[in-house]
Amino acid sequence: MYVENVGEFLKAHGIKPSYQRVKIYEYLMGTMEHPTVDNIYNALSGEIPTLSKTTVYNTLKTFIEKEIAMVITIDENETRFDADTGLHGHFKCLSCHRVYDFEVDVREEDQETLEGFEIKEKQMFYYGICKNCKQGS
Amino acid sequence: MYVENVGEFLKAHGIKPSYQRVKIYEYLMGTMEHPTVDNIYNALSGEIPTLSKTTVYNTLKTFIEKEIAMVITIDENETRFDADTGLHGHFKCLSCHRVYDFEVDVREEDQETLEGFEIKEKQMFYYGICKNCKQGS
DNA sequence: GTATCTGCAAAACATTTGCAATTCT
DNA sequence: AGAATTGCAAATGTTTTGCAGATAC
Repeated sequence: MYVENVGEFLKAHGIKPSYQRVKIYEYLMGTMEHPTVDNIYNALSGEIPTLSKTTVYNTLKTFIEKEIAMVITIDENETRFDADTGLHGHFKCLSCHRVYDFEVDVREEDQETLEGFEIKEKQMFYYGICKNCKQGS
Repeated sequence: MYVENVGEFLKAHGIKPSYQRVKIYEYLMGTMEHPTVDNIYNALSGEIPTLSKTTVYNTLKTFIEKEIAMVITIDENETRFDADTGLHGHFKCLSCHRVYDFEVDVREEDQETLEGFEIKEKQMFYYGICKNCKQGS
């Protein structure tokens, strides 16, 4: 999903479009890197010299509450974020540590064990070696 | 998988079966709770009064290197562990916070996007409300 | 007796909180 | 001016590291 006017988009989701919030959302939407708080802070602190990490934390928390971003816990030591909240999987390369998106077949299958459970969200994490790293070696 | 003799099992995987390691593995294997380091420490420090969290951390790290346990990053704030390293999914109840296992159909499907990628591990995390909590409400 | 393992204390990191200053309308 | 937002500094919580003492073979 491509959002042309981030300010309007935030408003439409009940978030006041402050300068910082707009910039953070634009960055999150425009990158494929599933950045950490630190990544976002470093990427934007040149452009917004007064930016603080607290604001990045606050802003991401707001985005998640309003469901325009999601947390990706693919690694124990780093919390990553994604502006794409639709169903898709994530692949983490154990060599270059990049995180790739992949399509997921939405077939409802397998979980007999979950009879009577209400599923609200699904996350799919794969780990391995990516195409680039395999060719390089 | 049920292990009768944990000492032998650890040896077979290249781990010296110290008292602490045996107890920690027995606990991990015997619980369905996918415990955190804190859970394990609290559960065993009665029985092993001198136990330290450092030892729990060290031991789990060893188990993971030797692939007799795995990390479950289903929640950002707590690293959980599981002695079952086979393919299965985890469901986290957003109400009672319990983590349930579920069977996964091993059908190889969907990931055209991952052509040329080598997949070494898969994790599947579902979030929602469990049967118990639905009935209770 | 030498290697390894354990566990304390301190260090390192990530995240949260309290609060004062700033910004927006 | 009033309400919300930002950002600093301190607090919290978790995991790692350094090292000395204990344990095992």
